[in-house]
Amino acid sequence: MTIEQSPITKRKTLVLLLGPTGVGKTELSLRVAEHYGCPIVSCDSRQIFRGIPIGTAAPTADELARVKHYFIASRELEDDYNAGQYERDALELLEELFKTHDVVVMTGGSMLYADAVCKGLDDLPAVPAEIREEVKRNYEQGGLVWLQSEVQRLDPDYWKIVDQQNPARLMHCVELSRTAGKPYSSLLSNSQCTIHNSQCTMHNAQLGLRPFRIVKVALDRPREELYDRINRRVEQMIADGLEQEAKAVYPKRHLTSLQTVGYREMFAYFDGEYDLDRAIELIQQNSRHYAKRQLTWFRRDKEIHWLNANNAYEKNIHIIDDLLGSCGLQKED
RNA sequence: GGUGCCAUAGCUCAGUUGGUAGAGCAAAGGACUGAAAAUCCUUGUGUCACUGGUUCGAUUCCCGUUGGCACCA
Repeated sequence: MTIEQSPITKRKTLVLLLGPTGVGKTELSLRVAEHYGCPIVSCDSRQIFRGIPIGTAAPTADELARVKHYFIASRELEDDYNAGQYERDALELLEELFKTHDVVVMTGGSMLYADAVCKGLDDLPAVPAEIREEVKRNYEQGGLVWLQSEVQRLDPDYWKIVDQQNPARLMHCVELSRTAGKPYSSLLSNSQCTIHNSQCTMHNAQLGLRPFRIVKVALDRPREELYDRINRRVEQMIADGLEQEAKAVYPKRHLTSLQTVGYREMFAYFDGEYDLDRAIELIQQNSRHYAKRQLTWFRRDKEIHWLNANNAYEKNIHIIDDLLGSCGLQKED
């Protein structure tokens, strides 16, 4: 990556603001960005798509007018987008932004995207559509049993460490092993050491993986409160026209970009699988499940400084200020 | 008012021919290297409504009470 050779110094700082869906990241990120006079880089795998702002709780026009945002509605639903692409796009953008800013705020809840920016993913070849479809067809015919035996055959090392019940993982391994002509695990720099394992994290920090500092903060609030906010936000989405928005993209419902909470449930409702009330209930429930998964991921990341979402904005901004200050002092010597 | 049915996990229910109980959903915890708002794994103790009786032993049988439902007046 060209950014490695760039003249950006370690004094450039990325403030990464994480947190579960519905916790209140958007408003805090705006305040923090206004405080530092910097833009916001979104780290959200769904808000990046055009056409689905309501269901993805993307920043509103007013919010977008307050602070310059990147990666909001910047891709088409049809675009094949993923964490690897995001890593490249984000690093390129940050290199540019750091030319004119000492601090940049990145915010969002897409855990893998955030880790891709902080620690990097291994370079993997793009899987040709033919291989993807062939593997999919084989899986549909042979089921999980076929997938399992195929992984054992193609990549016995990976088989030892994968989640053997997880078709998505197994399929990915088969696709990449076939594409590369060698075991998937051989493409990984450290297959024993998962991407955000705490030891690796330390290692990466010492190596100075990125040419800028990263200060990670995450917002949290009592679970009951979080769930209540999520439930109410879904009601608000409906009031704001989620149904019409979902109807508009319904013809594209098979796209990966629309495998998203809020849309899948609406599509099933359109198909007559259940009524609107049930769809709303399921959207709320699946959003809660998503928030829980995000928290599980963030909890394991020991670099994260946790902020209470009930604090006054000034207080949280002050805490972030202190974090930048103390990190800066350490880096000075 | 009378008769019948029901009362078991947060919810919907199953079950124990009397030896203190189990499913689905909800919920909780976890995993995660290009679909990640995806995908997957693990976890079920609850005064078996309350009171009394029969019994070695009752959530299970019997009396009564309370609450709910249905039908008859």
